Amino acid sequence: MSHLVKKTQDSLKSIILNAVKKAVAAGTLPCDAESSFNIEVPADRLNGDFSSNAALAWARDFRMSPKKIAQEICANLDFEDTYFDKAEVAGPGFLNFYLNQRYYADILLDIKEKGKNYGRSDYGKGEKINVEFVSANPTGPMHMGNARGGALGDCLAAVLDFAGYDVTREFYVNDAGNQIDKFAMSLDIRYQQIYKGENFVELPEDSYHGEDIKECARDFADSYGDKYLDVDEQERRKALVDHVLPKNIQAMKDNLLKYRIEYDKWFHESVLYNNGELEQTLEVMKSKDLTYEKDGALWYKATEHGGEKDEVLVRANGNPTYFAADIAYHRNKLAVRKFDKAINIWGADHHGHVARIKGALDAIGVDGERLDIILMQLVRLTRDGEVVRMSKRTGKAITLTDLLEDIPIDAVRFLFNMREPSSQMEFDLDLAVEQSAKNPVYYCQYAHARICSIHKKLNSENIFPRECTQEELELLTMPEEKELIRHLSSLTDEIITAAKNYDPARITRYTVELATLLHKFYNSCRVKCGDEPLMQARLFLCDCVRSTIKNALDMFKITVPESM
RNA sequence: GCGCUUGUAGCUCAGUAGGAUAGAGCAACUGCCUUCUAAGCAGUAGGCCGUGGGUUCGAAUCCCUCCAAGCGUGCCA
Repeated sequence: MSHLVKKTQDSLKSIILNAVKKAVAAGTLPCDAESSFNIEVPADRLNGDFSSNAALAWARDFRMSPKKIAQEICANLDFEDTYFDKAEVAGPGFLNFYLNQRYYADILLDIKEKGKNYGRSDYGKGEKINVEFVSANPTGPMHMGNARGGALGDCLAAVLDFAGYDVTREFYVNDAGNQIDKFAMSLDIRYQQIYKGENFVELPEDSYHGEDIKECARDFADSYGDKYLDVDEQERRKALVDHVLPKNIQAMKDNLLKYRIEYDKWFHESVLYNNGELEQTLEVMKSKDLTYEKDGALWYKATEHGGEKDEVLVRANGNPTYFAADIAYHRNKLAVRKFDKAINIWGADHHGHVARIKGALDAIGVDGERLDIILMQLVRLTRDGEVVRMSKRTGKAITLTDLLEDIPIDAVRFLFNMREPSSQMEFDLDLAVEQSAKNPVYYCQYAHARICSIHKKLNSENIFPRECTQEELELLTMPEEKELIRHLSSLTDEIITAAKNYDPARITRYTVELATLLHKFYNSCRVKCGDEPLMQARLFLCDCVRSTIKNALDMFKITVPESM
């Protein structure tokens, strides 16, 4: 799936090199160029549609001033049968190139032909990527922090998919290990308190104190009454967990679905305990002499593999640590299920874990480079100018459900993808709700609705869009029209760059810019203008803008209303 | 203490694998609807790119110093 922009840029390189050859033959340049040079899109349109730093890059090779070199190249350019019609030397020696109208017409025809596939490419063809995100602890409800990770992960996966990768969206369910034991204990105590009073047993410091635990215990009691009070503690706790955990997991699925996130795979940590992979992983580590025993626990010699200190793998009480399970889990992703790449989205508070897990993977012979961790700064919520602490302890966490009830999902998904993950964002709840009508997402949706409105209006006057010829599309010569087309043309590259950099925020910014250009066009060029071919060409352009906005927002599962 | 991340307009952020005069949005101010949606457009104002040095034709961008903020440094996850 070649795309026009790339092809045009590549052709420009050979056009320049040919000019150099001609100049060398004519004796006006000393020798062929060696240093590499770039074709770029200048920030300022006054500097052309494409520019090249070739002359600057070759100043040393040629022992000539960049400006002189640029003039020589310029004089020898041959634009016969290309999309260019002129070039200029500017500034210290930049070569600026200007596209002809045929290029703009062909861009539009290309967009129209690709339709809803416009923006897709095969850049990542053949590569299997696993994107794991949210992976909230099933011991309680999801909170605001998970909202950012959810929007980020889902949209990153979408971007990778559009760029041609084979993407799997995955949720890691921590349904085993220590925290489940604590969860069971907390539930058990709350359950007993229902019948024996709050003072009967006290909740230890390191248990879950949230209100949600009480509700879960109450729910269990509603189903089974007090019949578990007298059974063996282990059996009672197992019954509690078996009852509550699936419900919690289902609640997370429901919530995420409301948030328009659908996973391909819910991977349960317990699987690693049951299928022997955790055990195997520990055996591999032992056999590679990566472990030792101390104080009754099994330790990993992390310090010998770039770590700051050694880490416990199996506690003295026999329970494996989260770290041990995590090694087994990533070994599963990369070595068992054979993903070429695994991307994890983690809260920045887990950053200390990054080097450890990669180092451990390297140590067991799985290339840690294949694991990419995106650290996302946690969202700091403020309300009435004060920071809202999200503590699970106090049970005051703002849940994902609360958030989705307050702020439209389109807005949340868009907003969380406006900034790079590494930015520490402050999120004023009141402002987010209050300003929702001014949210950039509405600005983009409005552009789409406006175009639909033009169509409706013209339809009511019995004017309908028709196919346009290349010649007709070449009538779009206003600066606002050309800007718009140029921006339309960059979607595919934008998606590829977003995929390369793991930065879906590029797409929201792209869409805002597209909306801006549409609004500018709308204010300076009337579609219904009395000139039939021009009107049809503008309708064609509008249609391309509409489908491009739709493709971009569809990709992020954000709705595109036809009227607002 | 050590480690990771971040410092760009009053606020929230861009700045594309050094490039041409550092850009948007919000907030403020001034204009534009008898003509396809004013949820829009045009304009004004606002900056020692945290500090100090270095690298080169050229640095917000790369290297080092320092300052500030957030987080981490559990037999928690």
